[in-house]
This record gives sequence, structure tokens and C-alpha cells, in this order.
Amino acid sequence: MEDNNEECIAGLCLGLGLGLGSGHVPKKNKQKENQAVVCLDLAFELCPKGEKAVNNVNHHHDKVERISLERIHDYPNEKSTDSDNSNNNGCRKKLRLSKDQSSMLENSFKQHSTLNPVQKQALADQLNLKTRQVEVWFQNRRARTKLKQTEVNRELLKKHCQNLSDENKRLKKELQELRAVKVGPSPPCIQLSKTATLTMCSLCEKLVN
DNA sequence: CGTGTCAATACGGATT
DNA sequence: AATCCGTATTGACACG
Repeated sequence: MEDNNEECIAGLCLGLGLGLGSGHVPKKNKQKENQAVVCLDLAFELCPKGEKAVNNVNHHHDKVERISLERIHDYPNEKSTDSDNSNNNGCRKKLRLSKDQSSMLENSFKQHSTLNPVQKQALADQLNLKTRQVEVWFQNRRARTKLKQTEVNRELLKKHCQNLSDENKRLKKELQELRAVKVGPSPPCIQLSKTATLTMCSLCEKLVN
């Protein structure tokens, strides 16, 4: 949740600006492009550092290479020099980690799912990220791993439950048949043998044979 | 730290 | 082919 209206507006404008200015923008559509510029202008006005949030705008198969907005910079992944201030004027910026960064984080996560401060700092240095970013990445990764595992467990339990239910049904049926045998006409063992899963008691077996 | 959530980005498929 | 739309992914943040 955004903390104040300015952020909301800035966020909306950034989103709108990007939405209009990137993937879905018909290159010819100057009107939309202009809207994008206006939105981004507003966004940057409200949130000057928001520009960092819109790096890497080379995306999408819609083949829009880059918005012609000079204030959108290339993908920096830069470490800010401020004291790990994660909220840049309250603006939530979102970078995409490079493949190398992601895979190194993944590898590191495989080795240990939590990091001590030294490991965190080392990894951050190595990846040219802020320690906060590494920390958040690991938090998210743990949470999502857990979520996936929960989902897997849920499915397993569901299957197990279904198996038990089937087995229960089968046993009930078997019991019913056995009771029928007890009171039913003789010789019942022949009929019983048609029910595939029933096992005959040794006495009955002798009788049949 | 875990959890819930937001929001930017990516992507596949449908539509024009 | 370009565009739109729905959805998935994921980085970031707030809160307890």
C-alpha cells in the first residue's frame, strides 16, 4: 500500500507512462506516446528518483526498443551511495536482476537458504547489489519455496486422502459382502470369488476346492 | 524473519 | 505484424 497520494499518483503515472510508452504502444501512435511523456513527466516531477524504476525498458516482444524519453536511463543495477535507503523518496523501484545475478543468488540459496551478515555483504559486493536487495531476495525466495512446498504437500495429501477414501469404500463393500455371505444362501464362496479383491478364508477355500 | 501485498515487468495467445 | 489483454513472475515494502 502506498503511503501517500503523491506516491500513488507517481506510481500510477509511471505505470501508465510505461504502459503507454513501452510494450503496447503503437509506434505510430503519437497521441499515446505523448500521453506517456506527460505521465512520465508528472511521475518524475512527483518522484524524481522514480526514473530508476523504469530502467530496462527494452522489453517485450512488441519490439519497442526504447522509449524516446531521455530521462529513462539504461539499466544500472547501481548501488546507491545513500545508506542503503531502500525507498528512494518513497518510490518503489523495481529492477530486474540479470541472469548472472539471478543464477548466482540461486546457487547461493542452494547452499544455504539464509545468510549471515558477512555472507550477505560478500554476495552483495560480488553481485554489485545492495545488501538490502540480497536480503529481500532471500526472504522472497524462502517464502516462495515454502509456498511451493506447501502446494506440493497439499496435492500429496489430497491424493492420499482420495486413496484412503477409495480404500474405505472398498473395505465397506467387502464387509457388506462378507455379511451377506454370513446370512446368505450357500455355497456363497463361489459368488464371492467374483469380487476380485476378496480374499477367501482358508475354510471357505477348502470348501470350494 | 515470515507473511501478505503491491506493482513493474515478461510473456503467451487472441484479435485486428 | 502490430496491438491488446490476461496472467505469471518477481523485486520491493509494510507489518507483526
